[in-house]
Amino acid sequence: MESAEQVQQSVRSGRITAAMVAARAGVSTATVSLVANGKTAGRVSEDNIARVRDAISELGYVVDGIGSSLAKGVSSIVILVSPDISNPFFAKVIAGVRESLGADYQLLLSVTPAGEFPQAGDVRKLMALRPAGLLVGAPNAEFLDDLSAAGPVVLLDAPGLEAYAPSVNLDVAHGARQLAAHLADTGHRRVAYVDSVTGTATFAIRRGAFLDEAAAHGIAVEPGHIISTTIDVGASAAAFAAAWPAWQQAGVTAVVCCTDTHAYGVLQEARVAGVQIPDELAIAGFDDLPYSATSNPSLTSVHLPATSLGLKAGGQLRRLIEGHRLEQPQLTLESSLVVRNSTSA
Amino acid sequence: MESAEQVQQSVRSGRITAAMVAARAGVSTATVSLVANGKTAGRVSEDNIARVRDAISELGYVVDGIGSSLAKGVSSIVILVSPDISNPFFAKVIAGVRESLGADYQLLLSVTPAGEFPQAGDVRKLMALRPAGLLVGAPNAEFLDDLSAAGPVVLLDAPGLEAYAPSVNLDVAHGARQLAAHLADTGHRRVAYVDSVTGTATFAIRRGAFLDEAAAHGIAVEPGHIISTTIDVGASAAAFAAAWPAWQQAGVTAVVCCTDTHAYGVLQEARVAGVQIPDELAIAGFDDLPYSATSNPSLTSVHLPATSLGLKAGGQLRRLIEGHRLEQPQLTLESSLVVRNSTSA
DNA sequence: CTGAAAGCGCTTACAG
DNA sequence: CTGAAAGCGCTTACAG
Repeated sequence: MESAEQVQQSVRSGRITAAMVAARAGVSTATVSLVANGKTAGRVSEDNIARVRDAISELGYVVDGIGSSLAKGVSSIVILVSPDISNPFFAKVIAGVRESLGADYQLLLSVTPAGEFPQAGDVRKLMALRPAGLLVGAPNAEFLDDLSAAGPVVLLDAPGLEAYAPSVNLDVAHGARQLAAHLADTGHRRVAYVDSVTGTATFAIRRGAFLDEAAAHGIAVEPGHIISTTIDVGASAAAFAAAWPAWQQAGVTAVVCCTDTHAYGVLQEARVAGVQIPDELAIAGFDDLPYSATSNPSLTSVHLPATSLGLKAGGQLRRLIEGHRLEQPQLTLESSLVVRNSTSA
Repeated sequence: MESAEQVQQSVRSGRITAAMVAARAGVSTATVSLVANGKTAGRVSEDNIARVRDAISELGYVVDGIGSSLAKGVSSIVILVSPDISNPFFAKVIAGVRESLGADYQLLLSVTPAGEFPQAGDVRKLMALRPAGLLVGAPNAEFLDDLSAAGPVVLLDAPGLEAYAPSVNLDVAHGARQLAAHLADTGHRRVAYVDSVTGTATFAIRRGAFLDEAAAHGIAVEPGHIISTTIDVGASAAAFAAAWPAWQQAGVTAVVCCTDTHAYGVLQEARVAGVQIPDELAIAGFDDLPYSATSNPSLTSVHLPATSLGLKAGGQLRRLIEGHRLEQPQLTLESSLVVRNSTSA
């Protein structure tokens, strides 16, 4: 039982506390806690369970997250950190994460300016929330070195970084190679590449796999024909506009972009410049965003399973948080090329 | 000073606590708290301030968010609730919110299945995190009635709901009227409308303003020519495919969609069906997403200032959280029509 | 099966 | 200007 004054005080604050539930049910707060957390097995009588349940629903009691977190040493918050969180690709990833995490965990997104990772100080502030777990999207080694997070971590789309933590990867190399082969088949011999400034592993692999396979097919991608911009339609459009005259002169007939968002910018600017697509210039991207089917022309893209990525990563993290071992700490999801009109009329 | 055992225990957990800082600086935890929170004015000697600062940086101390929140009664988390959070429109809103909130507050997104508001139970769980404030996007009255949140709240894009809380609105009606006038000018007399299933106020206003102005211009929008889907390219495409034969027979020559995302679906399906755009069918949307300039054909849309919406809303909330009064509790941002090829060849 | 008590890490009157 | 102490709301050994 709690003291009458204590209960009275909580009443005034408007917040329903465990003490109020305890007073109403005629038990201790310890019992309330046990019932509210479903830890009654062999520890609380049926009678008291019913009593407490009734009091909880009558009062509309919800366990206070802050008090609970402090006592447990960890909160129910899962933090998702990614340099690319406002890309529409991530909307689906987030939906997948949310679904697999269920109602017991809250999703906190670390939002940074496009393409940037949070600074060390930001991360520490996030850690001060004592997250139940951490999801890190498309990281680079440097960021992971700085991270030093205690507790469960799962990486998303982090090829080559499996040593740091369990991860769910996308086989972007496969799609990249398909794309190189497709361009070779359609007669391209000089190709430009628009990369991201992020410098994360997934982009390095996309580029590396594409360049390797391109070379194997006799396609030339000169160093001067590789540029980088943030993941932003406008930035990409501007960069392409600046580069195109030289590329055109050098005989470039195709541009591969590391994301569809980049590709939309190139598409936009190429159309403004009156470039014929795909006859004069073929364009392709990665991600296969929902808009790539309706762009003008529709965009050839390496399809990546975003929802599935979120679902799997959330599921793995949840297992980790709940103390299970992962049967498969490394998962890889398939990618594949979707050919549309921007490379093949 | 803290007891040696206490400090020793914290050392073992790996977490740097105020007690450890206090021990190192030779002061009490109260002084550490004052310094860490910048509340030293007239309360801590210069000498001790320097001592504590040194200890903080030497140890890498970060105030524990959970402990701090419990003591203060409120956390540094700002929750953003919106039925439409994975729409690319919201990516910019989120970026704006993040920027105006600054580094002192963490943004927690309540992610629900497309177009749905969180259930009452979900909201209560979020409230148990004791948020510093709440941002509610595109709400309906029912949700706000249920909400009963204590503490600062700012509504985004909530026309007609100004009575509930300070809000930042978009003058969607203005753009909607411009769109109706534009369609009338280009000769359309029978128009269909694709609405959202969400039933939120902003969509009701978009539709209402459009229908009113359309009627004033002699445009007929029959009740049977108004359909609703979730904010999803595929759902919208399917709904349009089902509706189009009847619309075509009835002489419909234009479709207005309540979001660009809906419009992309209509565009996609219309092209598959071989419908000539805009000659046979004009299509327009709301939001002016970045992809609307590159779609095929490019999409006429009512431009809404997403980044600015987030910036203003975050700014208002921050002022509220910090105890200031709002000089202008109601803000309205402009919208305007951007005409592109989907309505005008 | 049950409750009193300690403790999670911090902040804030309070007394000095 | 400073520190001891109470308190935020909960959970968890512990003793019974």
